[in-house]
Amino acid sequence: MTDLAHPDRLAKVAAIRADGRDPYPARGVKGEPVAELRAAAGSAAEPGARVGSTVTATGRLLGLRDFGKLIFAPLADRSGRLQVGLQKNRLPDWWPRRKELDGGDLVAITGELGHTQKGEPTIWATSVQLLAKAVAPPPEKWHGLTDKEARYRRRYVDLWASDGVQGVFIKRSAVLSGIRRFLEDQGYIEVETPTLHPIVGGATARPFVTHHNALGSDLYLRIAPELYLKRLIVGGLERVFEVARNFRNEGVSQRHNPEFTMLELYEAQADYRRMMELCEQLIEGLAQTVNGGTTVEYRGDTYDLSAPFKRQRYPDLFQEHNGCAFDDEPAVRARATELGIKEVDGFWKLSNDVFEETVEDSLRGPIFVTDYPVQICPLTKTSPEDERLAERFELFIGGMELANAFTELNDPAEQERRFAEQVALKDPETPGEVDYDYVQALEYGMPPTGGLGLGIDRLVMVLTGQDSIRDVLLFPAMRSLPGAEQELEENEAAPEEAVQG
RNA sequence: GGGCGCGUAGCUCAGUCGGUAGAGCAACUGGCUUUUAACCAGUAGGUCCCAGGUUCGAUCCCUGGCGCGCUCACCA
Repeated sequence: MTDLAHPDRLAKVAAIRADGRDPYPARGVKGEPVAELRAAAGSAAEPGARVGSTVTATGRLLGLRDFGKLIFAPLADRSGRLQVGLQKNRLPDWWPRRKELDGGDLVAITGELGHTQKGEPTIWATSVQLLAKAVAPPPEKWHGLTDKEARYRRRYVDLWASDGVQGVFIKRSAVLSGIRRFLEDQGYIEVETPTLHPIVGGATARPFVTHHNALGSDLYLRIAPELYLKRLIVGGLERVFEVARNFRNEGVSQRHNPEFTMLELYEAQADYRRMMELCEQLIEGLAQTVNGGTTVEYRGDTYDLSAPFKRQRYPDLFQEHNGCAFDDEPAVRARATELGIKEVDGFWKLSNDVFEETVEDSLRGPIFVTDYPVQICPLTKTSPEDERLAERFELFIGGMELANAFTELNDPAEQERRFAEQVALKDPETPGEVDYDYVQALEYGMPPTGGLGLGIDRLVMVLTGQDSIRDVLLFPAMRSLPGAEQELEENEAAPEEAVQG
């Protein structure tokens, strides 16, 4: 047991066992959601149809208010809360054991649906059944858990002790099912591609490295599913999507977690314009489904997520905010010096750094920034109208990048050349070798294709009004505590004993 | 990784200008059959994050470490 287990509560567990009863029975009890029971109770002035009938509910007792021969307690389940009233004269057999019950315990309550004198809907219990004893005490009833570290580390408490937390994750689930419904209606199929990659690719990011013992080779946790999904387009699946967990070995922040979820989709015979329409329709539809409207509050500002979103070209935005063209090298270099931006990976990266510094924060959105410099788009088709530009767009809301999409580069020779350029940079965030298998896939012919990547965590942040990505992740990345680290080392010391799949 | 801040009872927080600590809630005992942060009386509960240093004495001051938050950098 950990030191959170309370001696008094442990003593109650022992007493229940000594009495021949089970504090952790194997079988649950079927109850009705308390929100439905609350609705069925109506109000004291206008009692619902089921007032006076016998009902059963299960859930967690959040606190006990003991009046001697009457105890009130809120019972919480996933649907909400409903008060239960425990009275001596309705529970003559159970009453002597009432001290066995503590706040936080999981119970099944059967009783008569009714109201109190103050009109609170209440189950007047005729049966109390312990389903699982809580030996760790619940958090303080009024403040709850406010310490963010405790909330993230003990999400299993936060979820029922903090208002609104369950709601965020229920909405997140609605976002995912909404995405699946929307795309399946459009003829897409959901696929799963490898998470362990022999070659890093599909994005610019530092990977996590791991090792496969039997194969005797290092593998990388995927930073993006992109190259595998486009292989499927070569394979003729035509419309595919994956809800992909990606891993990037970079810093954590309010907007970054080392593992995050991205929707990636690819559609044959489509281009980036079609992807823009798909993207805005998807987001508008999700806002309607999840929030019942397209207006959202995020970081103190109001955003209208109804389609169509605003569109502005990258070259125009660059010119507007910097007074020079993005490819006017002397002027851009002068501007970079003025802003204190240093060159790391050549002029085009520098130019884009200037763009990000001067433009991105002002993009409240929702806005599509379109037509990026081709040099910073290694997987994107060059614009037929302007060879300096690539058919790519990014979606911004509240200064935050939510989506990235383009008309996919399908010329194998050009793809090989651009891969080689990336490898030549020898940057820890660019691929270390050319993915020839992917080039070969393109050699078989990939149809004209549009692709879209949408950050699910960030989208959920916008749709639920959460400022930090940690608040839309059930278990955000945290440093391991000293004790946990020790356990990890002990486990690693005996790998042969690891459980086999 | 850098900067700033925080770490005291199960939870939310006071406090000690350096003399080993308090409140409310939770728990326990007693009272109370209509509360909803119930109330009243009492009891118990702490390596004051860790390790060094200064000091007669450190929870407090200093140094280092650990953890978290915010922020900057990198990225989505």
